[in-house]
Amino acid sequence: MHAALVTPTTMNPRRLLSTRIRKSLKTCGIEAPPLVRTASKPEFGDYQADGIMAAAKSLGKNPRALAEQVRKACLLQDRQCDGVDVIESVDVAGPGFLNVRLNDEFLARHLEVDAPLVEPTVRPQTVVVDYSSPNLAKEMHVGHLRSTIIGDAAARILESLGHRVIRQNHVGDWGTQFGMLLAHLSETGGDSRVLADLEEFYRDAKSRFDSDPGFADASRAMVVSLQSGDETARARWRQFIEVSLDHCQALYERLGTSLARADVMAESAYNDGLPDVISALDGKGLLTESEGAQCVFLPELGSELPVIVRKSDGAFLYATTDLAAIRHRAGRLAADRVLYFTDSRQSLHFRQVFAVAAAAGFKPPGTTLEHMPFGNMLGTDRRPFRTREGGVVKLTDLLNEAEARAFEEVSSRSPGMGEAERRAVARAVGTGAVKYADLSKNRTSDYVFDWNRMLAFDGNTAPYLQYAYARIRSLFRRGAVEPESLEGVAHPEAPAERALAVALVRFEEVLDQVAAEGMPHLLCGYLHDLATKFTGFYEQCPILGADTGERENRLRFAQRTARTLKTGLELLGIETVDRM
RNA sequence: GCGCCCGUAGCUCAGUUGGAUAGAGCGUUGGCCUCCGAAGCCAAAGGCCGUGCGUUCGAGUCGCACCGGGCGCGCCA
Repeated sequence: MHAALVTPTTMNPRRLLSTRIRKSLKTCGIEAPPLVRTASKPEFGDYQADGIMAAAKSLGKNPRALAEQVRKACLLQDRQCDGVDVIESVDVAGPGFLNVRLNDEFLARHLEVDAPLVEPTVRPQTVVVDYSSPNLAKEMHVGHLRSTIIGDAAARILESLGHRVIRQNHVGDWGTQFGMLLAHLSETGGDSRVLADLEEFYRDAKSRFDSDPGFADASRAMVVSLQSGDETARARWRQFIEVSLDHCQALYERLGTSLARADVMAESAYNDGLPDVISALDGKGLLTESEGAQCVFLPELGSELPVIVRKSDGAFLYATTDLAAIRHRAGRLAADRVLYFTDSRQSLHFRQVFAVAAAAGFKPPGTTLEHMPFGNMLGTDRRPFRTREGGVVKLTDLLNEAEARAFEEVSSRSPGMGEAERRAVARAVGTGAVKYADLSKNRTSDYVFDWNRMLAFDGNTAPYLQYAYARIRSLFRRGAVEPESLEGVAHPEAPAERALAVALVRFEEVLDQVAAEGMPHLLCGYLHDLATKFTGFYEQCPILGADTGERENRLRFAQRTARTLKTGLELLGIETVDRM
């Protein structure tokens, strides 16, 4: 690992120990994963390796004896990294655990106040992240929150690790429902002002479509005009899309997501490539006609389950568009990974599309297509989430409410603060709370939407992290210390300092895991743990009143923590404030 | 009918890929502001990890069956 020698600033302790113990196992003639993880209890040390027992089992050896052997090999190895010992001690425990305690000098070495928190990877990849992707026919509601902010966090984290990220907002701007909307827009005179409330506009169009056969016919005719490139239909369509995209963009900015208009790659953008997808599939001999439709049947998908790529009336479908998108992403965009953040209902769809893409050679074997599904939002009754009226909660309304509550809160807590600042704080705290409530949950499971929980400011929430950060800023203000004036390393002395140090050096390790699995809730859990460790340190170790040397050292811990919290929250798309 | 996901404290959720005595937050009960910010801290109570078999040194995690919930399965996206 030469990179580690050149830049001793950041690191992934788990990976480092994993490499070492794997090597030790090899010395004992064993090829097995060491399964290193953080210690399940602080008494055990900082990290533990659980892989020895499994290895012993498959070899018919005594696990404790083998663990002892590996321990010795581990201690015989060159134990240094960047000129200091990595490991303080390795112990065999229980049926064959290996407990590792990191060396304090090593910890300090990686806790330089002003050093970068993350080191760019030596193997950067091109990663396409497909997220948000709302349907432009409707206004964005709470259901769009998950894809948008989980995908955004994943994109930022991948970037922070040095990967090349290409955001793709695969908005739905094509399909039969647009005929209905455009027909309605024509009849109301084509004045954009009627689009001020997209939700209402959609409802009106829908009810007319359902009740008025003449209007329904006009809608279908509109689809035909649109798809055949009729100029006036196109102009209306563009007008509608424009208004809808502006609405989305305004919300993205309010949410603090990094999506830009340039990241929009709408479904319609793939229209011209669709016939070619069909002929390519045909060329590979993958097409089968079934009940008038063009289908692909693959054994790995269950031979009787078709992937329909062209309807019997000649029109293309969702699957066709996604296949065209894969060609574009794997080809022109040269993606190594393509990540799809969509809800789990589309799992089968993606399994099918990915399988067809692989069979058709639409992507090189090295390119991975990964669906990162998330569960649905349920109401407190465990049924799919709806308002009392049976509708959806608009994202705008949720954020308005969050900011209003946060404004009230900050006004009562900090009455002396000017109104402009209170507004800014309310914005950071309110939207932060909403985003964190969503981000902190494992994305794969369904989750319950609850106003009060989503707008909570106590406990494991964004405001808790923001508060910890603001307290550190306050510390520096009160002590009249410029954070930039600090230099050197934070050296753990007191137990609370050491616990904080071990948490601090894990930052990159957590980011690596989030990047691999697309699970930002791991970062939330980490930041909460870090803030808790900091609070413990803050309670137990007086900072400003300490003697010069100790004071400097503790300020370094505080500063390093502030930077980690701020960076971590930024990666989640959550703002920090200097006071609140 | 077939398939996918899920059932963990009163509530909302973690649980690092099979490891040690299952953890947080909210809520409840009790304590802490002459002390660097109480959006905080400390402590207590709270569990047959849906149920039952099985796999093995070891199961919340893996397999099978059942119960309960969500979702998906040929021309919507």
